[in-house]
Amino acid sequence: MKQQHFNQPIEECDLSLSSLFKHLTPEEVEKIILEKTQSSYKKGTYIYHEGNRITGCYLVMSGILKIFKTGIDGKEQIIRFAKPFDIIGFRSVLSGELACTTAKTLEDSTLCYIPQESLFYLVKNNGNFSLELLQLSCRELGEANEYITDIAQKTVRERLAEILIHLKENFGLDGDNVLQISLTREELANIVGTATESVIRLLSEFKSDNVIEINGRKIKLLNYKALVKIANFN
Amino acid sequence: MKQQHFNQPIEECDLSLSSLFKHLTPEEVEKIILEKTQSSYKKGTYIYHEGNRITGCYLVMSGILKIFKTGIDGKEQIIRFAKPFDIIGFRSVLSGELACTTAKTLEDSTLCYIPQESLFYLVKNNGNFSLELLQLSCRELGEANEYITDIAQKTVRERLAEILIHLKENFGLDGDNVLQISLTREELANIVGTATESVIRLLSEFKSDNVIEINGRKIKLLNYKALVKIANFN
DNA sequence: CGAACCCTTGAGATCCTTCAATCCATGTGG
DNA sequence: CCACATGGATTGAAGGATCTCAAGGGTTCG
Repeated sequence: MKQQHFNQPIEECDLSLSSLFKHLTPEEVEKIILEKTQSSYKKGTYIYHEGNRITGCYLVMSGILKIFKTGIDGKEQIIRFAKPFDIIGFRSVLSGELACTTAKTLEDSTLCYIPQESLFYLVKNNGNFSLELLQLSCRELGEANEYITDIAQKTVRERLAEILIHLKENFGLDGDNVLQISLTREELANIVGTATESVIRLLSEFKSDNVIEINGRKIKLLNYKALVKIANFN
Repeated sequence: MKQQHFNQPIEECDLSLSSLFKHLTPEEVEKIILEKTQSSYKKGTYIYHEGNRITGCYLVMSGILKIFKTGIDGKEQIIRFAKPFDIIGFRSVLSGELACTTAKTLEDSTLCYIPQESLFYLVKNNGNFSLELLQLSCRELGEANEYITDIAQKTVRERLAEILIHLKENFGLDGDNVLQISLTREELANIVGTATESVIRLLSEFKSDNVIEINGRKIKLLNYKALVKIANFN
């Protein structure tokens, strides 16, 4: 399992680290470097809000963000997370729609703002770039379809186990098998699509069954096989 | 409300009717016309299967298809429908992944097969086309996010009302306010993400409340306002 | 040392599913 | 033409998963 370190501040926004931007020509890189703006944000900062028009997208250089929609009674539904070298906000920019989600930092983060003009320029002039971006959005669409099916058909218990697996795959474990992302119970509930209390009860069950160990927000995976079994992949 | 007629067979595959293909240059149109293949399919035909590799995408010329994933115990989760001038299968082609859904005709349909080479050619060489396609997939992504939030947070009752509204918006009503798409109770359940019996019970409730009228698979909308209220848009 | 925030637990309510039985329309083979 | 099979629609009853509400405990931080 490869270790992942997200929190080192990155001095210069190195576009070649992003699988999306690494196909740019040197001239394009030059152009984008001039047009982008890199900024740091404290944990808990909103980057953009659902319903607002956004004027560009962001490349995550360090930190983690949650991307969510606000549903009934203000309850958040977390759609996905963004980690270094993920790009956020491009959906709304490209579709020309208002932001359909809100983005908020879960840790201190550094983002590289890319104005929409730059993005459109690349899409129109670099076939490889637009293909890459198209592939990215198509993959995200595939994941969204998966998510829909899971939420519609699986029990809360199964979904919670599945989310823990996803979190492991996306953010990794530290040397002690502890998930490298720290979420509140409420946030876990807002991914799974359930009540906070249900998450708490299910986590305790997993704990009694020796599948996980809990220490505050640290979740240690004790029995990955069991977790996979609970998740009931078909 | 504009009337929609889907069932007229179309003699020649006219690409200009599709918002996606209308931006092609005359040379590109010529090229695609040569490379595409138009075919008709009986109701109930599978166009492609989840898990298979597909070699091109399809432009719907006439008919309606359901696009679904197969979840737990083979239960279908309908992700969306496709109607004339919708394009299906492009997600898997572009992302290079296996099909993540199955496509099946709900009526006799005519489809225009466009091989992946043609699609890639257009994406790489026509910036407007790739932008248009990018916008399409971004819009679909937005809809998927919406769907996720709804399924995660709304009750079955609310979702069923919402689906009826969606069906009205996408397929229209006939002169007698009857939904222009005919679905089994099970299919309705597979959109909403619930049990068939629940759909039946809720439809009868809507009927007792004079919100709809039911005649077999014909669903007549009697009180649209009430339906919107039940759907509980926030 | 409050205040704010998060976590936990219990109890009751409720929504929804599951299972089982029946009905009905349609189609098919004898 | 009848008997039967098939697939969908319907209804009832029972059980279970999950939510809501309420209360209490712990931690952090100004």
